[in-house]
Amino acid sequence: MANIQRAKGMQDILPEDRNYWDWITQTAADLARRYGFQRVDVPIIEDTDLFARGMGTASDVFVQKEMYTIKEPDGGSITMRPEFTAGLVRAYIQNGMGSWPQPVKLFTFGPIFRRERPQAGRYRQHSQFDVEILGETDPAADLEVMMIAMNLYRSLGYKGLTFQLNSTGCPVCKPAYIDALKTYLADHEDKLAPIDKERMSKNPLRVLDSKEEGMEALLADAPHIADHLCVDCETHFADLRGLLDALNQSYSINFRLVRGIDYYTKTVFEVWAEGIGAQAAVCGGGRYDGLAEAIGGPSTPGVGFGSGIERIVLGLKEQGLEPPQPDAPTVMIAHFGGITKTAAVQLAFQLREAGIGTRLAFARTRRSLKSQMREANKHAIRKVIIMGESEIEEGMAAVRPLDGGEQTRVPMNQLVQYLRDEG
RNA sequence: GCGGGUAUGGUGUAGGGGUUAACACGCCUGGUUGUGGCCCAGGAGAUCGUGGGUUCAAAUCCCACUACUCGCCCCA
Repeated sequence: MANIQRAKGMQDILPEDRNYWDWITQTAADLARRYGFQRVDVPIIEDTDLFARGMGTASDVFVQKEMYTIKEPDGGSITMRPEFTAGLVRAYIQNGMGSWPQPVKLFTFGPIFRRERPQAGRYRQHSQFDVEILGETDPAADLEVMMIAMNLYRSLGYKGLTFQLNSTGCPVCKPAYIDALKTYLADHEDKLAPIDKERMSKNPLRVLDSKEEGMEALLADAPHIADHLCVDCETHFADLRGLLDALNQSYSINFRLVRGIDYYTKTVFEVWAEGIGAQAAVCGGGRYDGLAEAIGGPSTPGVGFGSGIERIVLGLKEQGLEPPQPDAPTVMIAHFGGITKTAAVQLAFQLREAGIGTRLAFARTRRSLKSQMREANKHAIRKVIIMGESEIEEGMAAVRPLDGGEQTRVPMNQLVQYLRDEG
């Protein structure tokens, strides 16, 4: 048994961590609903085509190396979702949400799968909170999505939060910008690290977030997308900034923030927090007005973000933030086997029926009261109800408080009321 | 795909060639008949990641592999 273990990049969520998850998902769902978003769920598996389409030249790499794809006997190919957006847009199209009142505002949670080398906060299976607004081009929609993200981390108590904001242009203006960038980089090719030379030819925008030494200075003088936006993109970006200003929400324009995939348009943002290993981002999002068409549907604008739960947990721990503790029984029933056990079992279910969280001592044979008391102590029980022969005869329950105070006897028919009063 | 680090009971560690692998926490039992925490006494639990090699003798030295982990690449 020593060598049976989790598959690579998979995590067990144990009770202690699960408390963080409940806290995060509860907070996120409340927040999203307050903004008028509705919960949906989409399948974990979709046809491979859905994820492959629209990724352009990059799709080969993703499909072959980064996704969990299953070939079916009938020749089909299905893939475990590596992200939420494509599936949600597919659901929008397939279920005719285009004829619902627009826009459609959705959120969801669930696992996603990426076949990559695990790192801190990056696992092969990880879970995301995901929010999308479909069918709306108003920059205010971008704003709502962004503010859900920011306010989620704020509500959880995160410190050191910053918005990183950029516009990535659109098919009208992005190509010309990429050309300008390429030209600039080619002029300074001697200063580029090998990795960046490769990026320059494969995916020039990626050079912008290079971590190589000296790039800071070199890129400062590089063409910035902000100076190459078309009128539509420029207006959108300016409007969004104006709305953020109107909310007194600070942000940093980060011209190095990019999306390499074609269907991404206009707004791109991340929220960064202190800590969390090599990656500062707790979420990433943006506008993808080209996606619906790329997967074969009617042109539909969209904006959204996804945030990895594991990474949020990591950040919370690093910042010393702790989740509220879930309710656990504060009453336990001890017994001595035989008829006392029967009575104890009956009482336990009676109390639970009455809404009082109750722990029942398990024992196949007579078990020492000491052992049961020790158990109670380990589970933060405040009152142990001792069901012994004499108590049963007299119709009383012995109530032993563990947090100080005298042991008392309470008539069985008043026990529920007594426990409610005493908390 | 590339690089660094680590691998000893459930957890965290010690031990750096010599017969029963140590300690802490956790777990279980008991400290008189039915009373927890503290304390005390017992107990269970490890073929020292795997395989090979050196040696009279390997947890310890050597080689390989694997796993975990951190980072790079990629990042939807």
